[in-house]
Amino acid sequence: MKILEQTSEEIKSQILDAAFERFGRYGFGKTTMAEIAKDCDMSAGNLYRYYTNKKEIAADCAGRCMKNAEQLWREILKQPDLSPQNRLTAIVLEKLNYLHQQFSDHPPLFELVMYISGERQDLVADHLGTLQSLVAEILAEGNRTGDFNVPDVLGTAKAFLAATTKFNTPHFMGTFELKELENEAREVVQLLIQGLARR
Amino acid sequence: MKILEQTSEEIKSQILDAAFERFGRYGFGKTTMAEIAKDCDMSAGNLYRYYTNKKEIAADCAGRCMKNAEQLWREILKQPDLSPQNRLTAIVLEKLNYLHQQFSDHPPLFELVMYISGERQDLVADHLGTLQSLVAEILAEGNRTGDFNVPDVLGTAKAFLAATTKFNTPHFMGTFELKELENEAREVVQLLIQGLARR
DNA sequence: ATAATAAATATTTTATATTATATTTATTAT
DNA sequence: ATAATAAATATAATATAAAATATTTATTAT
Repeated sequence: MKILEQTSEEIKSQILDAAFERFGRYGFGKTTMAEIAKDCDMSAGNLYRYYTNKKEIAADCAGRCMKNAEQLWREILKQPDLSPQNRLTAIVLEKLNYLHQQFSDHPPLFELVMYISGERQDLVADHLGTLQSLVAEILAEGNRTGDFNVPDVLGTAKAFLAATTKFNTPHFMGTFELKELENEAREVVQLLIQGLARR
Repeated sequence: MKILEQTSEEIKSQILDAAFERFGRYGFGKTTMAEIAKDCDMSAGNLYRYYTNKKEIAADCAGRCMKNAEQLWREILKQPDLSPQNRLTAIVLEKLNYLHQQFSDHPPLFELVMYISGERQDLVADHLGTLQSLVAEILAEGNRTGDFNVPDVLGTAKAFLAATTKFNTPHFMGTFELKELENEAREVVQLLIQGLARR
């Protein structure tokens, strides 16, 4: 039995940690496989036993980011004593803050995101699908509590996401100030929530 | 008196026509000042009597596009017998169709837009300001007719624009199908309109 | 057999020279 | 004087060679 040895998954995770650190500090293009390998005390060639290529490492990094963002939303969904309205506001502001923070702390990540957005649209689509189902949960909750009256929960969740694109998409983080985006986000969600209100 | 001569403005307009045609067909980068000049039967150097440089020509092209889009909205504002709700829907769909058409007919224009978005953010900001005031007019009309109850017309107009960013921004035209965007746009505006309804 | 490395090869990036183009200036025509 | 051009120059794009890096393969160790 291997006790002190690392499992394959643990090694992959170690590689991802090292890669993410470098991608965030120096960018995807300026990070070499040799450097990632060195950080893990292995040879460059050995990386290929765990990842088929550099793009897959990048994809996994992006995937981790997206999973993080999804987890933040799940935490908000788990919070008790939060109205559906406040949950919707919270998830939008949370994601906006997460994104803006990420890119102001680690500007080179923008390159990674642009790259993966182009190369792996499937990952982005999956992520949006997950977000949609999380929004749908909040809408369904709102229907139960009587706060909302949403016949098509999934369709409306999709529309909600579309309407909050500006606060949910890396593209705009570089162009606008966080404070301005936060204010706009609050007003947009306010409008949408009024639209959801039972009358 | 000059009767058969062109005025300076007419010449600028001729230059813009030629440039726009080439930018749309071959892209900003692949279009040379010499080519634009030849289309106008003049020397390359002479272009500089009318535009300080190539960037200014591009900026004027982008400006013309934005003015076109604004004009489309004004036509919709002028239409009689259209509810404020339908006006809002119409402007969003009109802009979306205009953008998508533009870029599917002339893909190289995307390069121009990216260039100007980066180099002349002031132009984009002005355009958005104009759009905001046009939306505000519709909201104010809605207040008058009793269809809406919007205390802060300008602020809400801004929020409306933010919420329809996905259908108003060149960036997304390449990523999504027109039909899908149209459906999403309709649903988003529907949500927003319900939010605006008097209750 | 599994895991890793080091060496070999294929790709990509970078640096550099060359060319093309943007812009300015000098010159000519009206 | 104004308008235009052609020639001159500055800048940017392109092609090419060199170097660096990604990926594969052969080899070694466990």
